[in-house]
Amino acid sequence: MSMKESLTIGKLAKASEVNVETVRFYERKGILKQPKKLGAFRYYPEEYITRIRFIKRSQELGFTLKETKELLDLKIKNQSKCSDVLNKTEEKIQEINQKINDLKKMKKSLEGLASCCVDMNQPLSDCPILDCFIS
Amino acid sequence: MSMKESLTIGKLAKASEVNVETVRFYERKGILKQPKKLGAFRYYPEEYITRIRFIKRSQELGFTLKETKELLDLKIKNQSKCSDVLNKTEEKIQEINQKINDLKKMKKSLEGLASCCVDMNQPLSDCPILDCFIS
DNA sequence: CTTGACTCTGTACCATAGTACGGAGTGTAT
DNA sequence: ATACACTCCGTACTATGGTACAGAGTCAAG
Repeated sequence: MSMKESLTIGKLAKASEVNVETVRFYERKGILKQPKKLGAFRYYPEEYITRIRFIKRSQELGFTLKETKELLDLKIKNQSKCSDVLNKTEEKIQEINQKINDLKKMKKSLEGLASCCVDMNQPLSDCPILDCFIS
Repeated sequence: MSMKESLTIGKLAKASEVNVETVRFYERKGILKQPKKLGAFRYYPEEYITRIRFIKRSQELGFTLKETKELLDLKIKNQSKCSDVLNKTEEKIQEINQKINDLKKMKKSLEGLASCCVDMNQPLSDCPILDCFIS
């Protein structure tokens, strides 16, 4: 029962550069909807390749699968506005700014720690660096 | 059998501001070593409060529990050198720099996405933002 | 000496993002 | 028509950092 423009799960997975199990996992999570089945097997239209790429791209951009699902759900509800997606995007930019700031603070603290160390060959028992960790 | 300077697990947890289960979890993971038991109960010297604070502080600084364990293990082996800890600290600083760079890239991409959106009230079907996601 | 609070062990569970696998069924190429 | 690759479903397992709970045991105060 092969069809033009229809992919078995294995072909889809390969084309999308993910694991077969990952496709089924996304389906279970409601991130990809189950396609029509011919008999027992799933047959996917080619646009599913794009959808999986969307998911992967979204993850690279720092969205969780749950957030990605929200974006895809927005896309499906056609009463959604462009601004809904824009809002989520801007929320995510704020989150990223926050993460960058936290990391910069961590870095400063670690640099402070490093400067606690005055003599590299001191035995650790006399090295202040671990004590600096705590205070 | 109460002892001076000895804490039951509940007292230790409270003083360290963690959950009792968390103390036992750390013990199972080998991050805290099991203290002497008097009978069936664990009795902790007060320095365990400092150790748990060390673990928490280390997590705040972006170290995983596994890495924290490595730091504590260094501290225990007294042939370790101050420079061993310094090396780990500097490795971690490099990791943080990498993370910051990745986040900055993400942010740039997201800002690019946001600029795809020209008309806020366009229905999503005509909005280019989600398509921008993919390409 | 009893009661109530605490602790013991072991196991199961939470989220996140998948991966792995057993055993059965299916599809297709030769 | 049979072999081999693929797919099915359900479940268990990975890592990370814990949390929750059952049922038994223990400790200390009144």
